[in-house]
Amino acid sequence: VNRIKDIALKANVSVGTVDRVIHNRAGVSESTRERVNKIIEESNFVINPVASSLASKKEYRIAALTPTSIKSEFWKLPNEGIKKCIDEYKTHGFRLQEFNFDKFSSVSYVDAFNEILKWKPSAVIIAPIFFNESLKLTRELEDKMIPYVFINTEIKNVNNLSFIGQNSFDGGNLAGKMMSLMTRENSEIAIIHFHKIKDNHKAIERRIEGFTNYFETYNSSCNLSIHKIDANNAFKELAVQLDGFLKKNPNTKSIFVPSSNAGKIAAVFKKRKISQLNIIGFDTTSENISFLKSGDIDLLIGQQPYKQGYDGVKILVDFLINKQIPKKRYYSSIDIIVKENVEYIDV
Amino acid sequence: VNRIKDIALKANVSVGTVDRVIHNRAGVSESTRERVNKIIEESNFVINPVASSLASKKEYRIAALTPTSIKSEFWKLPNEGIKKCIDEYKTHGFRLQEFNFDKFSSVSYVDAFNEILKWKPSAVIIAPIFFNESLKLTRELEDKMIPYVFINTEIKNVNNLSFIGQNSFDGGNLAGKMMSLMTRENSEIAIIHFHKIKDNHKAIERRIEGFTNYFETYNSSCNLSIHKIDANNAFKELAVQLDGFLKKNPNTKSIFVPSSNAGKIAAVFKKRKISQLNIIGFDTTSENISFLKSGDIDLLIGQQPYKQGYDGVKILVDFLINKQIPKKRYYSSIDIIVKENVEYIDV
DNA sequence: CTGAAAGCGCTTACAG
DNA sequence: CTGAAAGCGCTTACAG
Repeated sequence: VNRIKDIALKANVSVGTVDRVIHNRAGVSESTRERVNKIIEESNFVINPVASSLASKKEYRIAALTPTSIKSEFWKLPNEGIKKCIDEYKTHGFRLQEFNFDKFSSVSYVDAFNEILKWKPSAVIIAPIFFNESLKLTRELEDKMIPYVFINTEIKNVNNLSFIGQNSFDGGNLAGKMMSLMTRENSEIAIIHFHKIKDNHKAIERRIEGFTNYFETYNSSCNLSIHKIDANNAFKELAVQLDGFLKKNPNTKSIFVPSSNAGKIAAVFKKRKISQLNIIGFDTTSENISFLKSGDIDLLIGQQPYKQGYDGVKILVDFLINKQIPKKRYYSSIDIIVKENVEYIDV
Repeated sequence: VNRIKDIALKANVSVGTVDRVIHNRAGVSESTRERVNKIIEESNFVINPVASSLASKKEYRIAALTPTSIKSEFWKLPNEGIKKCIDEYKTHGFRLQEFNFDKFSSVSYVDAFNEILKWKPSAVIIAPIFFNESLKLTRELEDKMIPYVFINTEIKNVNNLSFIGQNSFDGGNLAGKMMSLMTRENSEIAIIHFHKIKDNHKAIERRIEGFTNYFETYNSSCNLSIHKIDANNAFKELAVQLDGFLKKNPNTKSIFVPSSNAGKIAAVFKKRKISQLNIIGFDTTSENISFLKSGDIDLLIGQQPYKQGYDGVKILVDFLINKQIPKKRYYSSIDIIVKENVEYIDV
């Protein structure tokens, strides 16, 4: 047996005092604090978190700042992961408030952030899609001593507690490897980049760098070219652009889409009955998955977005309850997803 | 507020009675049982598991029957996953006893199983490597009403609570796809099968079927052949066999190893300075990983063995604590692992 | 600075 | 068949 009571007995103090020492609360003389701490260590005492949560009326208010899944289906899974983890720890006093923004509008991001500050959270989990805005707003969290973690997108040189997401360069590099396996020598490979969509710009640039790097490193005979598509992802607009692209680049054999929009492109090609192109894209949106299954997309790189949300909250839980200091960065896995294993992937 | 107390108040009974109803204990008249149940439903009451575990002195004794990691490194990860999950639920009364056996000895399996029966577990998690022995022994668990789950290896038509593991056929099929991407047309592809190692025989057969199926389905021009190697995996014995194999099959371009022994084979070829062969194998043993990194193995199919152990125990936890009925089968993901993403894989 | 007591939401004998 | 009371290992006012 090793309860607070046992420690108290050994130290000749009351359980209240032991509790104060354990939680570093004020009002204990230095001498007894030391004595109690020594006994705690010697006895290898660890607090019973179950009893602790039950007795404590503490509430942990977690705010989540993520894009709404309505405008961007990708975000459904991280949001679900966040909710699931909070749900598992609700008996420990965890409450979630979601603050969703439109990932195409930095204004909505700033608005949501300000709502969070008003709500006075204990900690926040953020998808910091907008770089400059985030720099300013995270500083306010720091002033108020509110810990925050980033998921999916990393901003460096700020005091986030942790980051969970993919290494974009290595994601692109892996896509490059898979592309080189799928494409013959001396092929034309096009990288199609929607440059009107500004969110997550850095990650996409890094994916392109990684992709290009693979072909350079292995001295490939393939010819890579970047094509900036001046369209959002509406079918009609996109079709016009892609028709133009194909006319100018009739020898294209393979297409790399460094964003989650591969499905949009596949839809156009399918309509045009063009099926001999190899397409590699990112992320398991339902559209991407369905084109992967039909064979119109050949391969997707996955990043387990559900897990990013779940793990982001879990890091906060462990930090708030057990004072566990997380690593500064946890990399998500870089999954290779093809028709043959898509039924089994982790989300 | 929605506590047992509140239900008791509404039903005009004591909390003790509500407790009896919740847990389906005897000693409640049918009429009050019905009344209380109705109020529980109407109030959407769910028990507080934290308070429940604290008050209850119940112990859940979990026995794990898995191969010792000493003789088979693969099993280190499942065993760690099992331990981790138990550790997370120790404050809920979970205790683990490991019963390890030598995966090359069915006798040690039966012995360990008998030890388990003596230990009187609440539930058991089993890697049922030996088919016939398992049939008989699981029946004894059923007689004693002890629930059990299988991990990694499935035995069908018995009353296991659940199974967590990979679909072997689809694992082999995926390996076939990746092989066909890596190998030129009209190549000789060898399937190397250690037929002296009898454990997990069925899974390996199914992987070979899946692999072969891929090439048949796509009408490949490659020529597949199965080579039964009459050796255990000791380097010297294996080298003799492989030398003979290469002499007889000098045009072999690619090798598929449907077991976790790809590294053993790669070691021989490396020694012989043969480096132009494509090798695809299974599982992320440290040997396999190191040859993957050095380029002597080209690709591995992973099955997240740590997660198999962890999830297997988690299923028992949810079943014993929350009476949650699991699915009969949970398929592990089928991961494609290459040099470029090996740093990021889930274990 | 320290202790005694009540309470968190359950479960478990025990009494009737 | 049912209830009252003690207790699980903590935390939280409150009193001194």
